[in-house]
This record gives sequence, C-alpha cells and structure tokens, in this order.
Amino acid sequence: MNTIQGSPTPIEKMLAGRLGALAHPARLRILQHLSGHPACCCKEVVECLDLAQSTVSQHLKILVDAGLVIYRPERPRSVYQVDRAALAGLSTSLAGLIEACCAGEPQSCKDKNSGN
Amino acid sequence: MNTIQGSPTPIEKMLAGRLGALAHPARLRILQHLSGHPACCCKEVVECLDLAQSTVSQHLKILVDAGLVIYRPERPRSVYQVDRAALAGLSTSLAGLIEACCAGEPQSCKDKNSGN
DNA sequence: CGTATTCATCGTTCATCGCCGATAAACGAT
DNA sequence: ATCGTTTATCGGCGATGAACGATGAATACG
Repeated sequence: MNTIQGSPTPIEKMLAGRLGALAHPARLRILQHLSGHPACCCKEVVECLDLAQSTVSQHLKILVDAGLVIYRPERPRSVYQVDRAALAGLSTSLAGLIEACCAGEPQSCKDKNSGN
Repeated sequence: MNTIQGSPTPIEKMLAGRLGALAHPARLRILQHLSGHPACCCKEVVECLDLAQSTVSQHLKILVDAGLVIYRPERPRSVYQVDRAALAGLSTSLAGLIEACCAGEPQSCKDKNSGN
C-alpha cells in the first residue's frame, strides 16, 4: 500500500549528497590533510595532492557545498577547516542507517516514510 | 616532507568506492528495503522504487560489486540480502577516518600512509 | 509446446564528473 | 603603477553515471 516509492526524501538526498562528496580519493585525502592542521589555504592542499590548483579548488568547493568543510575567504589566502560537527553528524546518520540495516527489522523500511 | 601526494592508496580507493556505491538515493532506499526483509528478489525492489526494472537491476549490481549486498542467482528469482558485516566494516572505517579528523592531530595525516 | 514471469545484459541517450589551462580579481610588496 | 601571489571561476574535453526500452535466457505452469 504505502510502499511509498515516490521521489527520494530530502533526508535521503542529503545523505547521498554528503556521501557523494566523500566518495573521492582526492577529497578523502583533503579531509585528512585538513584534519591535521588548524587551518589550511588552498595552495597548501594543492601541494600535498599533485593535482592542478583549479582542480583542488573545485574539490574544496564540493566539500564546502556539502557542508563538510568550513570556508572563509580571507584575504591574503582563504581558510579551509574541517567541520567536525558536520562530520560527526554524518557519521551518526550513517551509523543509524547501518544499524537499522544490521538489525534487520521491518520497521526500518517504514521509518523512511514517516519523514517524508 | 611526507606530503606523500602520490596516487591514492588502495584503501582510499576502496573506501571511496564503497561510499560512492552508497551515495545515491535509490541505493540508500534499496539498502533500507533489503534490511527490512530476510531476502528480496529484484522485482520486489522494483515495486518499492518506481524505477525501471533494468535500472534497479543495475543499482543492485553496483551494491553487489561494492560488496555491500550479497547476491545469489537462484532460479525462480534471485536473492539479494544486505551484507551486514561489510556494512559494519564500512561504518567502522568511516568512523575511524572521521574520528581522526575530529581529533585534529597531525598524526592523522601520517596515518594514511602507514596501513589503514 | 507455448506462455508468462523474472532477471541480467546490451545499446542508446543525456547529464554530470574530473581534470586541465587560461583568466580575472584581490591583494602585498616593490 | 607594476609586479608576484593566491584563489575562484570559466570553457572545454573525455570519461563515467543514470536512466530507459528491448532483448534473450532460464524456469514454472498450462
């Protein structure tokens, strides 16, 4: 009946989007690098990645748009930092999904409809 | 120094691959549906998703290839189930990465070279 | 045998990704 | 005023992804 089956919920889209932002070796690497420094500029990331500066800038933008990295366009150089809260939140969301999957209860199927 | 900056490690690629498999609303939905049933056939998933059967079959294949779903081509209908162990492993890997990021220690930058 | 069901695969179309070089904007320094 | 540095964005290109319909294989039922 209510096999809702309609368009994806905003929550699904959001989660998929963040996972997508994470789903690239260069971006994982960027996150790791960022995590090792209080603040990084773009050039610094470029130097640890051997990709073109424009490419790195785009990867950074993807992470920022996904809400995983904090960005401040300060003047001599921009500032990028890991958004630890967002990352923790993502981890929690994913853990919740996975826990539901591992529990294997039919409820987990209906839960996705309630939020819609 | 150790700004290794070379090609991505296999681990990074693997993690990125699995995250990529997860990074689609339809596939998240499939995983949730699968988690609510001991075993599903393709048609059943199709009915809860309103995508074409061929499309669903491909999404399923992506999840299987990523090692997140177990597949047995039994005869009347195929059997798909969540690979709970793999999912748990992914959760652990990601949690580790995120924890490293949230700790914010420079070590986390070197960790990526060692083993994990 | 013929039909219906289920499913994987193929071929196609269209959109998006990933990468690059080039360029322009915003400074600091000379 | 003119460099040099840093960075974001643009345009383009090849590759990949996502979706579909059509097709064929395998099986169950008449």
